[in-house]
Amino acid sequence: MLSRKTKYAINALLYLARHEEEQPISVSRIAEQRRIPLKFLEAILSELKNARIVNSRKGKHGGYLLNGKPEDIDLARVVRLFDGAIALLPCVTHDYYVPCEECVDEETCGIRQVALEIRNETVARLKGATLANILEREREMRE
Amino acid sequence: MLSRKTKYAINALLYLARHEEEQPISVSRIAEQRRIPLKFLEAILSELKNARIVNSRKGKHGGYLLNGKPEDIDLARVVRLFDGAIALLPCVTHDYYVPCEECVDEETCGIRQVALEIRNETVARLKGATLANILEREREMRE
DNA sequence: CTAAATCCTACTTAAACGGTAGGAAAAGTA
DNA sequence: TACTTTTCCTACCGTTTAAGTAGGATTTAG
Repeated sequence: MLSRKTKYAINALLYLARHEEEQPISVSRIAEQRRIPLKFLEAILSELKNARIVNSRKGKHGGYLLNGKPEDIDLARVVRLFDGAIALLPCVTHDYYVPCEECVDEETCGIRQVALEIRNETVARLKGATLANILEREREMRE
Repeated sequence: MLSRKTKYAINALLYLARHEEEQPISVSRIAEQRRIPLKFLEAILSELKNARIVNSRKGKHGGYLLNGKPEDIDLARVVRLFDGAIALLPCVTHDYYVPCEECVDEETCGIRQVALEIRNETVARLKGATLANILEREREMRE
């Protein structure tokens, strides 16, 4: 399951994408519109900024902006940022190899292969799910 | 990520499947062989029994037995038992529909569709991963 | 009767989740 | 300069979950 934090982050990013021309948009506006606790959303956007997924502008009329086009920001990045690795097992993660501590004989571990296949498919789909792609789907659904 | 509990459960079940003809097998034997804390494994096997994935025999020479053939026990059941729903969002789970609390307009929620596709693929692969299937893969790998 | 096993209830300890509180710093505006 | 609106930063907090542990009751074979 995705954490609330991740879901809030995705919703905030979608809001920015939906109102691209009105950027920068303040945290309080997003918090109100999407019913996200203000202070929590502040922390979330701060993390998104550190990860260079959004930019910010301080002071009056400040707020947040997408760092890049909606078609270049995908859910795999967001999920990894907040929930960590996508894989079911640490030994099949993307970035860096970490063995399963409880694995007795990794050489011939049958569940590793299944986990790897699932990871590959999941990541591919999450990468395909860019902000632009999601908005497109929503537009199609409205008919 | 799968919890340790789930991984221990899978490993215990695979052990039973690998030594089918020696059943029933005691918790202490599995715990030793697979390096799982004894008391913890006791609790795990008890849950597996409640879920009718294994059977047990009490008293001396007692122990646990698979309830069914290795080709009929798949990882989807085990993962669901210990880690709960497989889906990324509560609103696309298998058994019973639960809305995302933070969802503002579910009707046209673009990430729901992605989550649903991922769930379907993941569940299909986990169902394909039966104990027999995993042992078969391991046998192939050993060459 | 005893040893070996499952079964059952309760407890613990640490980390993660989902926030909240309070204010400092920056920037535009009067 | 002063004020307001914003981001930014540090710290804290309550609840739940993960990963076990402890101790003993019950069952069964020999």
